[in-house]
Amino acid sequence: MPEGKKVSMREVARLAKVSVATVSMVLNDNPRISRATHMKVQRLIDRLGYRPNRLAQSLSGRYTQVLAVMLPALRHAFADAYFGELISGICDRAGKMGYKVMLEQAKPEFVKERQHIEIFERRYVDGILALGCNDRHAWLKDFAEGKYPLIVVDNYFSQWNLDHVVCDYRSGAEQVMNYLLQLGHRRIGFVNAAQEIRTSRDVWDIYTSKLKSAGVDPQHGWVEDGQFTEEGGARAAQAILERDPSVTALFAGNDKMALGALHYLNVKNVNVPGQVSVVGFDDLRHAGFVTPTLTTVHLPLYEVGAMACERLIERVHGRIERVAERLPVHLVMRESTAMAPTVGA
Amino acid sequence: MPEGKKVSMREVARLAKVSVATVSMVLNDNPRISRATHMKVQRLIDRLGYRPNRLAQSLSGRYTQVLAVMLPALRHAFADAYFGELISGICDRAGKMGYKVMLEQAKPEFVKERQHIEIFERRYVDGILALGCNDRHAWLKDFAEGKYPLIVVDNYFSQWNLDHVVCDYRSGAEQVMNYLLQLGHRRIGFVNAAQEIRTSRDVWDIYTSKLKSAGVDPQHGWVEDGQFTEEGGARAAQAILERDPSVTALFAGNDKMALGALHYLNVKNVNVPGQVSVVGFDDLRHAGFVTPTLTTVHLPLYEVGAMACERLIERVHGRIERVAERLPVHLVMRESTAMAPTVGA
DNA sequence: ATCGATTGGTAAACTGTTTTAACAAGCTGG
DNA sequence: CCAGCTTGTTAAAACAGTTTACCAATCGAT
Repeated sequence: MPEGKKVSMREVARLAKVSVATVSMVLNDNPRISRATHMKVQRLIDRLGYRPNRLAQSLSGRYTQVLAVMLPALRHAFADAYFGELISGICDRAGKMGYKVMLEQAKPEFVKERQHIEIFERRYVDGILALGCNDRHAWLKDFAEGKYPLIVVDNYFSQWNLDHVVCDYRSGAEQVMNYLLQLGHRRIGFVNAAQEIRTSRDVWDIYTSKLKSAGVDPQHGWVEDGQFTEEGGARAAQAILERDPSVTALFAGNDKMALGALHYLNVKNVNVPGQVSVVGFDDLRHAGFVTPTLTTVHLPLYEVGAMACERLIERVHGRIERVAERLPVHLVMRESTAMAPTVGA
Repeated sequence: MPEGKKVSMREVARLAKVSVATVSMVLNDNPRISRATHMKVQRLIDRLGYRPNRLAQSLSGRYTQVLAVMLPALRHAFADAYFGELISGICDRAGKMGYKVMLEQAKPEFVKERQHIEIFERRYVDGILALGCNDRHAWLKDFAEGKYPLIVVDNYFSQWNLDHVVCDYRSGAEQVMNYLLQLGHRRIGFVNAAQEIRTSRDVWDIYTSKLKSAGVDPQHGWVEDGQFTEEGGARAAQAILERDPSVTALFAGNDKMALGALHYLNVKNVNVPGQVSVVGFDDLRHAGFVTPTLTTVHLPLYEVGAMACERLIERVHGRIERVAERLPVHLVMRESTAMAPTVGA
């Protein structure tokens, strides 16, 4: 069936005794083609196993049918379940909508060479999904004018006018704080994440305001940066508890830091949740497979990725309205949290 | 500096008062162009901010400068640190060599529609890196003839003649078994992974033969499938220990299953490594952040990905010899292993 | 002075599509 | 009976480069 040499549209046209324009129109289901001709050509296409060259298609057409996923320049960025969930959602949705997905990393030289613009100018892609971005990523402002479509995934910016699809971090933080306060915790530590990320600042914000509205004066010493990593989370837990051993709960900005904290407490023989409760943020797959299992906020990352992808494709095809979606999150109560130990017990 | 409208090669040629052929040759550093002309044209290119359209370049040239990474059709396939490490290595190396990376998933419909061939015929990519493949992936045999370049990453096949870059799983398994035997373990359980993966069979093979050469008769009940997941690992550990409570060590085919097993043992208050030692395989990032930290085999997955990528590009550019690389691995001793408890103690 | 080689450059063909304007044939209405 | 409208098809232009064959000018050697 499939011919030895690759067959082109000209070849199909020649054998079908029609023009290439006709073959092209058959391929694109143009209604100007008669039923009979359509059938004849289609049959030949199937028999020859003809597949249109998409380089030529994109060259003459308006779209490349390719999207870029831009990841931060962290070493081993892909080996991260957080990004993995987002990318899963993106790829699945893109595939369903006939799009291909290309991977890029926003390394310093990438941005310096203005490759984030170049991939549009050279027609590699139709749009960008920006993952893991923060306030220091100044290259994002090149997309504020809207010349090239870009959607910020799971973060947002007030300084630049950018499309975004994001989880409702504020609501998640509220749920955590309400829950901890309800369990009687008052001296709550906070393992902070990068301050240049807007959603992280939102969470800190809620942490502080919720404490205050519960009549607690948030101590400086209760907060420590954990750099988003297990190591950082462990160190932060140590720092907080050494500064104030009376802290009864730790709220971490993401699961990895929470797991690091958990590990540190286990090593130090601090009972979780008996002496200290721990809460994470993300609900990574293995948060349910540590001891004790981790109470955390479930983020619909797969859905965030999928929706961002869909909105981006809409933008590519002419959507005018800004994209600004916020997806609901919910607290998952597991074993790492319990009533605060009674004072003096 | 950058013009409002996009500038083409013709435009550059017109302004430089040379032919497009000359501009093309300047761009490709063709030595037929004189120093003076080269300078003149290059300066204009820089001033205009001209960037060649790579669709046109690929259309007339031989290469697309794009590689596909083919992932298995697991739900949330990307949210896996194992694949993440491989992809990190691939992307970094591809970027350095001027290649872009495209993501694909080998879902049933993808293969049924022969899209794995179509991405070549339609000129989406120059080559494929196949991750997470197994004996049931019959589509791989379409690449045995070598018409389109494909490299199997971290697995290999004897039934099909395919290029591959793989970790030395046999050596890793030997190191584990030697170590466990040396610690005095004899009743060693094995949390198996998919039997359709050649490297997994290799590990099982070594497990059995090493036991035998130590004079131990491998019991049927000591082996249980863990499906590569935490849940599966936990269930497998339970099954093995319920069948034979005298087992003193568990060897898992990957870290996720080992962590599942560890979790199960923690929950059951079985002391690790006091009563049961646990060994994994992969050395994922967070294997060092569980309690106790996991003894495991470190696989150079980042390097495997990078090397596979490099070899694939060589193949694309005409390399004739088969690719069959095997990278060394080593045991990382942490806290989850110890001397076997003395009998009757 | 003339032949042959070398150097630097160009016109034109080629890659494989989409799209537009034009056009022939058939049909309808006045 | 013919102007005007559909309907179906096509030639040709456009997309934006690379590559090849050829050509003019210069140079060295006889």
